[in-house]
Amino acid sequence: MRTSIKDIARIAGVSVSTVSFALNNKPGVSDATRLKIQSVAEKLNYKPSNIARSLVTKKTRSVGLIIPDISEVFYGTLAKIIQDALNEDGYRLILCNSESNPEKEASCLDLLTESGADGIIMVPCSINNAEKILNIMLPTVFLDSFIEGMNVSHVGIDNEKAGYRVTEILIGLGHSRIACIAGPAGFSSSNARIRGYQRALKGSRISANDLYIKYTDWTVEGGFRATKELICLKDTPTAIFVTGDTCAIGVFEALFKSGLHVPGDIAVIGFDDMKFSSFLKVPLTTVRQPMRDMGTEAVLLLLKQIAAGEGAGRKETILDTEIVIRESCGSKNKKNLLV
Amino acid sequence: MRTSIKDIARIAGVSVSTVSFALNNKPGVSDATRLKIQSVAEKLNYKPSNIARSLVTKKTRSVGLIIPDISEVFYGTLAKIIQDALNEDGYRLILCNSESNPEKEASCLDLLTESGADGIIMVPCSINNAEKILNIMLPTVFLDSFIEGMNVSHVGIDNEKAGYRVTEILIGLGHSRIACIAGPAGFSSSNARIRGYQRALKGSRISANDLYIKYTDWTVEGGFRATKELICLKDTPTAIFVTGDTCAIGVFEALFKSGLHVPGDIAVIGFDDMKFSSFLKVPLTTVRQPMRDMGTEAVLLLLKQIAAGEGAGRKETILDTEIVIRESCGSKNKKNLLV
DNA sequence: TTGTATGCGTTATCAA
DNA sequence: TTGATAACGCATACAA
Repeated sequence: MRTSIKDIARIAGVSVSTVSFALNNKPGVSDATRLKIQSVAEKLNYKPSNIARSLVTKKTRSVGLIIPDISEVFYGTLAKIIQDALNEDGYRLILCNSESNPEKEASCLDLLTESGADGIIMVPCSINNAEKILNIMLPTVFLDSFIEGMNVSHVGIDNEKAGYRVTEILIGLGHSRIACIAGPAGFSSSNARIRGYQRALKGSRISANDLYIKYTDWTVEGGFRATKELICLKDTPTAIFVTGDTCAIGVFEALFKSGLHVPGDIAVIGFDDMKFSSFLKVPLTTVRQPMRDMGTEAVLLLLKQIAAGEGAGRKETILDTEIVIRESCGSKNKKNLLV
Repeated sequence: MRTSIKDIARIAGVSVSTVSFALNNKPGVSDATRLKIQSVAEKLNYKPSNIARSLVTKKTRSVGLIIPDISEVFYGTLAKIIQDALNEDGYRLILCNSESNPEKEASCLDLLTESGADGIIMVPCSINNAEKILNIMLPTVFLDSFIEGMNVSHVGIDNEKAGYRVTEILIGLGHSRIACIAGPAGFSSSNARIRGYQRALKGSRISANDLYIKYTDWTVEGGFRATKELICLKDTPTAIFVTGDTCAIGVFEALFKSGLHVPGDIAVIGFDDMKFSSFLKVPLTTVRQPMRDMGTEAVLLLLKQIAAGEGAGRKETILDTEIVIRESCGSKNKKNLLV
């Protein structure tokens, strides 16, 4: 049996409500009894039950985080930042992996509502669960990706613009056969990057080639497979825009295995700027996302919504990115570009 | 107001206990009423409250995971594996980062007990909280590292042997000035690797040099700093054993910045075999840990303990590792070695 | 300043 | 096969 406030009340010779008041530092308890109660609680090694507390307060001080895959560095880093911000305010983190699968995403949503999460931060992997998200009536913030048209707060970057700028750089370096390896089709962030890529091509009157766009799962293996296919094309691309640095590792692997050199034979630009990106065999040019700001802002927004109850309006935060020029794109211009 | 079994009972015209029985698929309810209750529940979009359920059952079906830092690939990968295994059995994951800080580790422990976790899987970062771990009386499994002498289950690898074999390889390649970049001093896994390293030196009658052992925080930055210091030594080492691949990235950076070549000037062997390890500028020779087995075994052990209550005995599982030979150690022998 | 009583949503015991 | 009712540990409105 764990010790409860009842035990403390009995031993301290007071009522349970007094114990409750004293332990929660509420006014209306004499210093003498408060001290006594505290010492008894200490002695009994009392730990309040959040379960019981939540049942009456309707608040669990926990928030759910739904991401595709915690083992991917990008999401892991985001999770750590969110975790830290949350803990600072005394909130717990319940972790869920959607695996970029709408049905699993739905399960995550169910799990979180049943657990009584006070709010949800999620990277939506599809638009399938829009209705469910509305139905569960929980404060929610979309991170990185979002679902268009929904009245839900959202923090991210201008993916379209970033995709546009990356492609412009490649075009500026003389490339016209530019491929794009994107993430799963359900992510708005990935789709926006593709749109930017297409707009840049159009702007330079380069005819788009559908075969140059590959959808993967943002993993090393995915990048490897997509690149293998690109290499087999009749008009092999001379440049690849990969929308994730982890994925770019696989791109490199496929390229090197085929005896192709980067950037000599094929230029590569990634996305995210992970810790390893500058240490790959060829240092990777990439788009740096302000991950810390993204995470903390998402938490800020969510906690505000939780505090405000129904009354909190939707808010959208779009943060700036920066293109980090390294060797993989073949540019001699080492100056980074703000997007 | 969320809908409760009371609402269902009222609308279906039955008692709450019948609703509870029906919804939990317990025997003793006629098919007719069960169906009726289920349809009402469906219509009201009923989701059970795990909070209330937990208050009476004393089980939350959630387990806490305490790791140093979820943004480190090694722990992120472990977390994902654990999460999957847990979800398969209907358990939730509450994530905690200790940041290799004993005090934060203590906070994590407190947080988890207050949240009512049914059990804990943890990578202990120190021996400071041994007593606390005992006191909270929760089923616990140590993963990767453990605290010696404690009656707590543990799954990991033979770190001492791995450190020994790595050092032996380096010695076999002709090195005698071998440095070791270890993790924080609180991790038993890291310390065992150092012991193995020292034993191998001793076995070959190479005098140990204390200056050759560096403790870091297992990050890129940590590896960078440690290597910088090693390079400045009078007798610069000709080989470095880094006890983590992420850390090895920083080692490479420091080496390259100083104009040193790997493995020509300095041989490097890492630990973990992360996804990026074969894609670094110089493919990294490293010790592969059976991470999937480690994670699933930890979950298996924990759930068994949770099911068994007090009666479950301590169990220790030591899994096999493999040394993956790549270019960074300068060996022409590409055959991997089972440790 | 302190105590009594009630309820949160569920399970479980016992009676009908 | 079903229904009252107590209990879980806590917070809180109200009474003393």
